[in-house]
Amino acid sequence: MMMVRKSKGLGERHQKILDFIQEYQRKHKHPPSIREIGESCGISSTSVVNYYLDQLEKTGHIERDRKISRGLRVTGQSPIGEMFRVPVLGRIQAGEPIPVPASDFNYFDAEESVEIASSLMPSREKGKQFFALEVQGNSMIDAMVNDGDIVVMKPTQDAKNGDMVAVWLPDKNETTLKYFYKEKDGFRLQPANPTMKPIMLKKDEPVEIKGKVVMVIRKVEMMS
Amino acid sequence: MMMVRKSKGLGERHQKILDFIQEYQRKHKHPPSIREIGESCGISSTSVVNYYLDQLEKTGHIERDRKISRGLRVTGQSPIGEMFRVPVLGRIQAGEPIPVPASDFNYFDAEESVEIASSLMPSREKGKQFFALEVQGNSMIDAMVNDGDIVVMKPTQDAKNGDMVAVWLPDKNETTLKYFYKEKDGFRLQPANPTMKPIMLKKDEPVEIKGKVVMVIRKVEMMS
DNA sequence: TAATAACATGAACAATTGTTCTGTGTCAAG
DNA sequence: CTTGACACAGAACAATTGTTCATGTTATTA
Repeated sequence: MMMVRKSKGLGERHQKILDFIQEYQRKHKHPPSIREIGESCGISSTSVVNYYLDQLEKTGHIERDRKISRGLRVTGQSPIGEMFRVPVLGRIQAGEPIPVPASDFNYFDAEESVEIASSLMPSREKGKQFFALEVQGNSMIDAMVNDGDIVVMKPTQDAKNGDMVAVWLPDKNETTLKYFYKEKDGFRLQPANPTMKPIMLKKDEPVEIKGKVVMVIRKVEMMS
Repeated sequence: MMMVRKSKGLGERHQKILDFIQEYQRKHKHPPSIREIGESCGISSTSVVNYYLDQLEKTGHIERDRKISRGLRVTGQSPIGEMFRVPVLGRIQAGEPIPVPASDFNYFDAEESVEIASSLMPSREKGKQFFALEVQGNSMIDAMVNDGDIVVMKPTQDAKNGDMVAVWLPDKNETTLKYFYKEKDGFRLQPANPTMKPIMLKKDEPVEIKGKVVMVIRKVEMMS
């Protein structure tokens, strides 16, 4: 029997082995053994599998812990980081107060939750400190936030200049998302949409900051 | 030597073993062996580790693939779903064509990538079929997409009514994100922002659909 | 107090699994 | 044609690793 030799890149067998390792890991939650790889890829000899594994390691496609049973993993593909669960506490809409987590808050209060990749989060903080709200209606449109969007927030009472915050305006009886700036005579609440004008507030006008916006996620439903 | 016996729940050793397995798995990407567990938890005998492992399995804290080296995993901890990597192919901005994946596309073309939780994706399709673009400038503001946002797209040439698509308008020499609708005499490109007016196109006017928008992610930087 | 179950140890054993060595056939370059 | 790199097979070997057993200790309970 003879095999076609590829001059460059991964051969058919390299790819097959690579795919199998990933699939096996995904399914069994632990890496396959050399013999299992051989069996599934039609390789009768463990030495041949080891032969290919060596090449895949040299080319950087996998990593190996020699001498350790099933001590191999695919690199590049699975440096997939961690993710954490952020509870969706409720909806946010103009004219209604924002639901915020209580001190004795636990995850079971949440109607549902969204999973966020840690790599997307700007800070290293734990997921427990965040919560999310689903935006209802178009009232947040000046914050470039649409109906159905998920806003992930970090609960806090005070904000620094430039933070996007969720605020409750008791005077106007209104909830809104704005960029926060401290001015000499009060506060400026700047919409994210540059075509819209800011809200200026005097020092004595009441504002309740509920949290800083950390991320906005918009899922676009596809009808296909 | 004597040990304090807990009447209910996990004993100190159970917890220690459980923690170690998780930590080891996270660090090495593969489960530990019985002897490694024993060593780290101050247990000299493999049978004792096996003893505790049996209990942890009975109480549902771990799963075991007997007879398979390092065939154990903690349950409950990883009900967190999967995620996949979407390559960020480039930037999208008005006045420039959209970079789209070629047929021989591979991940290394991407400058970087973002990780998305599968649970956030509307379809079950594989991650390979998606790509992402970073929005530059405020030209997409009428699609409720801001400077710096990440748009995740599915490459396609045709769109159905209601899809949000990335289109290239050769006439105007412009790239834009709009909702797509087919009308009797041509196409209507509807901005997501309801305060803005749609673009009407005759049948003979050229449009190039580059892909459907699946998700928009906005990372808000926090200065704290 | 005796019995019993839970807790603990160490060693021997057997299965799993990675490593290595010898050998075969193909293909391309000298 | 010879040489050598490459792809592959098979088998023997050694290390890793899970299982079992025989035995001892501690706490609870009858």
